[in-house]
Amino acid sequence: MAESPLPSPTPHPDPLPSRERGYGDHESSEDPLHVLRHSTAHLLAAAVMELYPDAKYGIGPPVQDGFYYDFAFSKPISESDLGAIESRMRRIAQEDRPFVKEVMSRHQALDEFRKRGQDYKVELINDKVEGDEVTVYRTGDFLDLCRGPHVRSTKELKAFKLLRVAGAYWRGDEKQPQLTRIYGTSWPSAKELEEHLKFLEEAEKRDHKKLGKDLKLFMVDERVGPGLPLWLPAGATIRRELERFIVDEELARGYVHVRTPDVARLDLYRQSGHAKLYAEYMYPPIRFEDGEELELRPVNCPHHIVIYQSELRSYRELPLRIAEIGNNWRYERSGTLIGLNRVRMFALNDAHIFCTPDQLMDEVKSSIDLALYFSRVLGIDEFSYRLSTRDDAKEKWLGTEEQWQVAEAALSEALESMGQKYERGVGEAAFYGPKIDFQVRDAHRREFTNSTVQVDFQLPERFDLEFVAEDGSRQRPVMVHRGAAGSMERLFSYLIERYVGAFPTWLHPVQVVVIPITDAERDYAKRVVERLRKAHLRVEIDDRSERMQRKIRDAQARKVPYMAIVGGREAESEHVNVRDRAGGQTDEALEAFVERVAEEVAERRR
RNA sequence: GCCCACGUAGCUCAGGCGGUAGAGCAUUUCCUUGGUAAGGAAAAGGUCCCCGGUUCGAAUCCGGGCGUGGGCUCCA
Repeated sequence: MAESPLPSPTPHPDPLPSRERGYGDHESSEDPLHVLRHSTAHLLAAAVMELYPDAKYGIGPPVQDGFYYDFAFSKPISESDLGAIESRMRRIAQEDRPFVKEVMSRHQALDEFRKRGQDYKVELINDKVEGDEVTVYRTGDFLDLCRGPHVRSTKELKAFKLLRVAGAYWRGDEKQPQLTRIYGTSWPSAKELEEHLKFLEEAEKRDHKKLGKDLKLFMVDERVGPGLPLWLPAGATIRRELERFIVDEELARGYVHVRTPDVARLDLYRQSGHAKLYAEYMYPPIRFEDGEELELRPVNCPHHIVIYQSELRSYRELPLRIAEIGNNWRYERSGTLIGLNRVRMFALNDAHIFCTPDQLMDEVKSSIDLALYFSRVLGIDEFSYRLSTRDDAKEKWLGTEEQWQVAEAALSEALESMGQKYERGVGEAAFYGPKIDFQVRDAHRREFTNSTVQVDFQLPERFDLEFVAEDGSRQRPVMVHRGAAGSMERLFSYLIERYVGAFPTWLHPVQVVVIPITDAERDYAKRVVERLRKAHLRVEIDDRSERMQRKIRDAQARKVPYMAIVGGREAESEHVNVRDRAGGQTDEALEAFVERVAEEVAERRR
């Protein structure tokens, strides 16, 4: 298979630590924007402490586009309280209070924070601060454990806004008390603040949930259930095109495609390890009176393994690439569901490559190459790589240290040899092995994994996989799990936002709307429709008794790529007057138009 | 699952400090046949998310659910 030239992904603008960190973990950044936002967080805490003297404060770092601060309030607060807090912040900002750095002894600092009843700060000093010196910052009466740096004075904080409140567990731990997090945004100037608020508004309009409803792409209904979207005809059309494209490309690259059931006996997942290590996401098994236990599959791998084992495999057959767009059922916690990005059943563009250890590197590389090819054709031009590795929690992972190292080396080497840059995600691995994740962002700049490539030595062992080697001996294959285009749901969600509903012609649910100007052109319009259909294009006729302007407006709202407008002149000359969704207008012979659109579709131009 | 907000017609949203609701768009019918982003008229459309409580009376107040959105934890 051809290794196409690899484009480097465009890095995300201003990448920030993806995970919130406690004092001591988070970098004390010199970045002026971070300093500004961090200082605004202190300002927020100062205002909160004036208004709610018995509140306890946790941590307050800068984050993407802004900052937050966590508090424990004696009485819960809500978004309606933010106005008052913000006014108090402005007042303090006006007062021109300096940010004063002080270094205290450990003992002195503990004493200070104890005196103020700030238990969380005391805990942080005890757990996180090493040595005997503790750096604190004072802003008027407000005292915070902090490395800084900060702006000189509160007066430099001019363009900020509190956005929302949310619950957040202390130190990111579900077992710890939940604090009230206040999010805000802060910028050097009012103009930038304005622009950012504008961006948030725009993001709202691009949101796939909104467009999905407006363009009738998909829906959710509580009678069906949360996290279980229904693909409407328009959305299903796009999905069908995507699936055809994906499957055809995989077949061309030496994959075989299979179809396997959405359920299997629970024992299969006992053997794979999912029943134990993945239990929290699995639906309760369906139990029958005769003792049968069927499980909705959370992953496809065991089914594909069964197919692998349906014959004695020779080294000559390897690599064997078994692919399927298979449904995966995962009972995600209700609070985590997000539109199409996080659902309870999704269809994964999945494949399992069974190969010899020698073939591993090539298979990893070609998996990456395939993901890049899909990205290029589909227009996924903003993503970053994450090499997801295990952490030290022994009970979470299968296999030996050494196997993990080999697998990880294969992945990082593959990336490096392809000249790709990546970040590390410690603790983000699958339980059976490390993976390369392709991270994309949604309209609100939230990061999601779409494509993924994983190396696995565990499942081959658990299922005792083998192949017959050249010398006749039985050997163990390695597995590569890969989702090249990711899940259909996430992919779709990404594409909706990427194109703001104006999908490339090959994907668009309706490629051409034929608009007769008066009833006199109806017959000709119908012939135009037939001609376009014959070229396998998706066509509609708009012969409502409405004015042409109205029909154009409606087609435009649906972001239909082409409007073929036919009046007397066109009917006379076998022409169509074509208006595209960008507003361009041309007059052309019907045949020329058919040919040109068919070609655009065939080439999957965007 | 936890925190905050929200849930009124198919959609977007008004209204309502307790006396059973309204607009625009969409839908249906009629009129209109108009050359590049909304022609006109009429009609129809609502257990005001659900269940309980308070009350002479609840869409409105209270309690409990469910769902959606944004966070947290977690992840394709």
